[in-house]
Amino acid sequence: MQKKDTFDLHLFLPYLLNQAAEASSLKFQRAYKDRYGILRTEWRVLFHLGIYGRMNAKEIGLRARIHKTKISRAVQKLEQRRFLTRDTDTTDRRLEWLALTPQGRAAYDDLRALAQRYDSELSAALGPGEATALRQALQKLADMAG
Amino acid sequence: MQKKDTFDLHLFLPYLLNQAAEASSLKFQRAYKDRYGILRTEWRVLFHLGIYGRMNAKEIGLRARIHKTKISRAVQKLEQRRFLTRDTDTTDRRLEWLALTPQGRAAYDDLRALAQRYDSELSAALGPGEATALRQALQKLADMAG
DNA sequence: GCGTAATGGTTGATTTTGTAACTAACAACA
DNA sequence: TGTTGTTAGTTACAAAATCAACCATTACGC
Repeated sequence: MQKKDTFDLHLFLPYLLNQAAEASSLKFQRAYKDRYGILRTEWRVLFHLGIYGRMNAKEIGLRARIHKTKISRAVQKLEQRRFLTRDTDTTDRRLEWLALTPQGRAAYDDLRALAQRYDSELSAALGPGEATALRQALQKLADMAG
Repeated sequence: MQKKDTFDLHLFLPYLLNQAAEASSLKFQRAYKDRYGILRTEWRVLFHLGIYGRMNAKEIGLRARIHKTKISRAVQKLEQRRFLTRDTDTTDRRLEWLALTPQGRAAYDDLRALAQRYDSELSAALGPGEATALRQALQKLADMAG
């Protein structure tokens, strides 16, 4: 090391957020990958359908801030795995309603339970007040327009 | 929407962290992309060299938790853009010392100033105490092994 | 109605990433 | 030495993300 500099990269919020996000996602990522062979976008779609019930691709994209091509491909894969069914809307044939199959719901239930356990672990590691404050701060950041 | 569920995806830390990380990175991402045509790994390497001075790929990878293949490719691109030079160690010819060129340092200085401004914006939006608490919590999470 | 724009969703070409295998150089120890 | 194991970094190939162009359908203006 030759030159020094005062900027601390590890305090730069976008960087720090990314590091924390990656570290905290690792375990869960391994779980959905190993158990069901799915990717990040795929578990997100799965969860949206599990939580909110029947939705279309557009709605999921808006809620989760995922681009429509990613959703389209995730839906294809989840359909191949028989985790969801598609159903064209009768009055507007552009719309496709997505819903979980029993298999899809089973996978969701399993992963949701895991997510809840894992989230509790993380909260416990932080301490109760700190975890709540963290969530609030993160919500604020997430809601900011780019 | 048909079925309801009690799990709140938007409170699940790994998900929330990702959303916050992406939202908060958007502006900065556009800047380094538009101004210098570089990618995430590339600005990270640039910053590590700008902050810590001469380093090798291994050290950068350890500090930033980036896989060596990603570093290798980022270094190639930064070298093509004349942002850094490589220098094989004389006593251990496996090692390559990386250092910024004046061009690379100029780019770093520019982006660092931007990062600082942007970080201040984010901190201000959160409030002073909250920003500090957030950084501490994120550090804790980032330091956890997967 | 009819032409044009907008919408939901898909596809294709290109870029980027991930995984594993690889080279070259050094280390350890018989 | 010489064999074996490590280490720093690269490369090759497959998987995935990105971006633009693209259907089919519906909405809007006239």
